[in-house]
Amino acid sequence: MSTADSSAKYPRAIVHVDGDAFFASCEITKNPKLRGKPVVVGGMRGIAVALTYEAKALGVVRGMPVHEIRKLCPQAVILPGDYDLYGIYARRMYAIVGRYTPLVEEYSIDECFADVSSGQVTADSGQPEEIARKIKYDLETELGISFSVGLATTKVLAKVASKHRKPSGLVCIPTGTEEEYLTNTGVGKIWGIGRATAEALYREKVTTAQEFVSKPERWITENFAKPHLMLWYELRGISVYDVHVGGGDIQKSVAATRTFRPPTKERAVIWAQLSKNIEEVCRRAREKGITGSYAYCFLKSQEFQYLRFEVPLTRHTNTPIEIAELVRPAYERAFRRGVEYRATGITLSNIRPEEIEQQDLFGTSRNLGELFSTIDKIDHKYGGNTIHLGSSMGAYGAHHTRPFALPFLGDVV
DNA sequence: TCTGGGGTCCTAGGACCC
DNA sequence: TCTGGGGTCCTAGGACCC
Repeated sequence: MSTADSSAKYPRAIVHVDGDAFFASCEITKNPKLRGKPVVVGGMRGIAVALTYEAKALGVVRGMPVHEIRKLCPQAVILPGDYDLYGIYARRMYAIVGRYTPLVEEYSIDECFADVSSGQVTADSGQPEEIARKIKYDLETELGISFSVGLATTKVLAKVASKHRKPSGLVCIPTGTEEEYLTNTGVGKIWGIGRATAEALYREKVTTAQEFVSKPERWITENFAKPHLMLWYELRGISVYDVHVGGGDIQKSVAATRTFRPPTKERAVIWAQLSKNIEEVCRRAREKGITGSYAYCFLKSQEFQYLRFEVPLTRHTNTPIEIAELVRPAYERAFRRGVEYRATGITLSNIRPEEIEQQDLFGTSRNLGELFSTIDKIDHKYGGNTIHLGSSMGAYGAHHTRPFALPFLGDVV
């Protein structure tokens, strides 16, 4: 087929790659004896975050509590997550796709987009459908994990394609053949349409992606917002979303939120939880080598109402003692008595890379920076979270709390 | 769904200004 | 000012994703 043919079929050629049951698949490559078994990767608070098709067949679903899974199928292999391992596989996935085109968007740990339009691909890669097939083959043979691959003229259609035949599907949607795929796609399954918009569409008797794109443009603009119009274009084969190369390298915020048990009205207990989140968010910021100068905090009530407050930080920082000191008064002002809370969280934003040179050479900030880098080393050596702010004490179990004093930190647990 | 955690982006409407 | 109109900026919070 000539290049002219292929650009008629694919004015833009966008591939979407999606790892099947990715975390569980990674676990199986680490331990091949698990192949063919119902494998479940557990996450926070003991719920399933990934599962093999064997586990799905037994009725296990994402989000199911581990104790329920054990009851439902005692033969299930339940593993804790190994996120370092998944990250390694993700990087290999990106690298394999990157052989065919430099335009690879590292969308998430188990997904990526690639622009394989002619003129973008490396010289000997072939036509789009051939490239999509090769990418899938390389991924599966080199990583030992199955992937679902979609090829279409836009990102949203490529997503439709990769979802269409899971697991291990290869679906190509050349221009002009969209209709049958859209007819088989529920409007709520479209990437970018969530529960709220899906319900609004159902009220208008729009239930499939095909019905959505059949509506006139005016109907979309009058009843919905800009992102939905973008989806309408994309689903009609008009590309408006670019493949963002290396877009993930400038992170805009870093967060730590935690639900705790039991829920409580106690001011001090809730502060201890928030304080623990402050420590956690700072630990992660230091790990990434970034600082922030603005903190968004929230308390979540039992009724899922959010009490929010924000705190400008006097400078860019990633040290918990500094942030806790500024957040504390704001917390005291925002706190409402008599409300039962179940979670707290903090998001650090206005992100900037950590300065190698501390700005304040004579004040405490330099010492704090050094102190926390030392703490990070201790945590690394002893398996993390060995040293805490005294204010977080209540948020950790009572068993390992023997406070001692450190300069600048006050009581440390 | 008796409801986790980490992110990003968009927008309605208030604040503010002339 | 018991008042009009119009524009821009900002932010709280909604919606969505994995």
